[in-house]
Amino acid sequence: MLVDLDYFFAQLEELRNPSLKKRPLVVCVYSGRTEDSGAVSTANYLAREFGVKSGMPIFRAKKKLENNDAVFLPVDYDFYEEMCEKVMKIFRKHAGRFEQVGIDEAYLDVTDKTSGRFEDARALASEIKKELKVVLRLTCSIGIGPNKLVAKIAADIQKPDGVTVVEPPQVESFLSPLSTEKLIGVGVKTREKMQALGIHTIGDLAKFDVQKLIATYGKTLGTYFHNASLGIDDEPVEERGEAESFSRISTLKQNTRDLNTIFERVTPLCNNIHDTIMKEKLLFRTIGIIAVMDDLSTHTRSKTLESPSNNLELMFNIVRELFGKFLKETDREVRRVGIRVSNFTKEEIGQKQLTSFIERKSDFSTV
DNA sequence: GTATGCTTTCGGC
DNA sequence: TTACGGCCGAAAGCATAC
Repeated sequence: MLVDLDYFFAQLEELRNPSLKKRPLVVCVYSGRTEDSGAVSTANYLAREFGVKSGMPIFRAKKKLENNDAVFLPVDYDFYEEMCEKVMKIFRKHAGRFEQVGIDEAYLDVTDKTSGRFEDARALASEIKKELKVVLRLTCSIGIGPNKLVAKIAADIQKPDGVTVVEPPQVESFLSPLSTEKLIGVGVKTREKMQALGIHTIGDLAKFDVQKLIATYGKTLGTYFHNASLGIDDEPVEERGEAESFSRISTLKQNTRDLNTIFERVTPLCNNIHDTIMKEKLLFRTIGIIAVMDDLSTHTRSKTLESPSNNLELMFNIVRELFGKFLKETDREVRRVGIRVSNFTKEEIGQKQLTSFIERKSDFSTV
């Protein structure tokens, strides 16, 4: 079962200010560059009727909603995260196994709880929706299927406040008319490439020769597409562990190629990410930069250290070095800058000895 | 040839 | 000048180790 909160951020804004329910509502990430620069995060269904979508530039959403009494609000992640925790607590207790995906979705393995009966799963879905409604005054949409892949696609069918059940005998007829884009891993680029091969629907994909698929997309992706088109998926519902990376990105007041200007902007990002890794007691081994250019193309560069570190000065030095090198490789101006750290180890007792052992070893090998 | 590590890009939310 | 966010995980593509 996949449970998906409806238009989550906008619904939460409606929750704390119910008068917004009657008006088109757009929750935005303002970049701070100009009055209205930034992108739409989520919009309520009234706003969507006017063609407002996630990811759209704010000015475009404003144009579409002109003279319609619309409300534009900035995102308030602290509030959303707080509510997310409450929501997930409710979902989790109804699941045998539980897997949160992002801030507004979760997979619930309810096979054991329902003895594998889909009608019991449907009843459980109603219960979950009811509890969410009564306790938190929120709605969600639920997809039920024999595996995560089918459940995820099913959840998308009836929105908002819907339940869609796809039982094994219906899987093929359910999937085959749908666009390949419904499959995770098929975005605009892959869809276009598939269309060139005459593949438009998931049914087309299912009929397509596996070997040709593998020749085009490689073994991993090719077999994945083939299986997915048939509704075959045996990915377990698994509790997500700790984050594997942290990144921070920010938009410059104006485009630039000046290293000092960039570094100034990136310094607070380093500080912020450093706070996070200290709080989590982590050591990073890989550190990278992100540059979004004036043409909105994204470039990244990274460096992996010999031994794990949590040193802020070291972060600054590497970030500066990477941006310096990167600027020499491009003629474009930079619009947004960011950093990313990954490859973590837990800072713990015993770690010190291991680190110094590695240092000794590398000292030895360089002699 | 297979496993593993590193860098970069892609795509979802 | 004035027309686009801020995250995250997964996978491709390449290099190297064994």
